[in-house]
Amino acid sequence: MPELPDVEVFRRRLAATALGQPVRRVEVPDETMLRDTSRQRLGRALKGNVLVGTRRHGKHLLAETSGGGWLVLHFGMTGRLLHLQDGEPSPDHTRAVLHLADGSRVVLDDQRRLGFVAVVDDDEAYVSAQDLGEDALRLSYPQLRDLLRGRRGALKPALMDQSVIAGIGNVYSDEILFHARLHPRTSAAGLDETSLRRLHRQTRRVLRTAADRGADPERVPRTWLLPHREDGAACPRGDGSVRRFKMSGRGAFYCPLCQPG
DNA sequence: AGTACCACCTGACGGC
DNA sequence: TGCCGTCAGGTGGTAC
Repeated sequence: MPELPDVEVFRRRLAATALGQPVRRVEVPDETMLRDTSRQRLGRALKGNVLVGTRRHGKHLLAETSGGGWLVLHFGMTGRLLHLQDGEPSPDHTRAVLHLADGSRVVLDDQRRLGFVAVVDDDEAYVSAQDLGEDALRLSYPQLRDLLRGRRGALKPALMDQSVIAGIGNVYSDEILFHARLHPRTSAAGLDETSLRRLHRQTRRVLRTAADRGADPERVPRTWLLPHREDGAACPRGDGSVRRFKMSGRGAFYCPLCQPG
């Protein structure tokens, strides 16, 4: 689930509900969710402080605290960030909870525990250390063009490589390629300018639109691939049918008629 | 450099 | 009902 649009939804939720409020208490029932961070460090960074700002880089969500540190959240494959009112029950796989002064709380739920929580001193240093490429929504056309020209392999794995572009995962790489009418195996370096322009434009449009619709497969346009990710499903845009195949070990979906190659 | 495969972890689902 | 393989939207390591 959590690719750039999902994480952007979480960021907006965190910003809308938690900024400016003192954090009363922090719970992390499962310490293995903490990355390079002790419970004590997490508590020191948050308790009694307020979150003063949020930012997102790719699939990483960061929140600055009034103490000067940064809270980092990553959502793995099954993570989500919820805001619950006092009295609302926490979900089954709650991994971290920030109790806020108004009685509400921010909850990280993550069934498979592939996400993590961390505290770092500096956001820029963190992003650099993670070897993340430019965020997919801040990537200019010349940046995208130059990145892809320097690649040897196929387009889909290039889009998903977080050190090249940060934020695109398996589902949205398929969605972007569908709208850009490019086959997932298209050579990244071999694109002409028309295709590159289309790819850049569709990358921005798909990710922004998805985030604005809550990254909810039920709410994206019916003409998108996302609600039709099933081998043999009718292409939502033409006479073709959706095909599934394995690429870099994961299921890739595309329409052979819309995306020749 | 790119790719294939495995591991991490937990669960859902289908076949027998 | 139980067992087994397969699959799942992320990432990181290893081996070609």
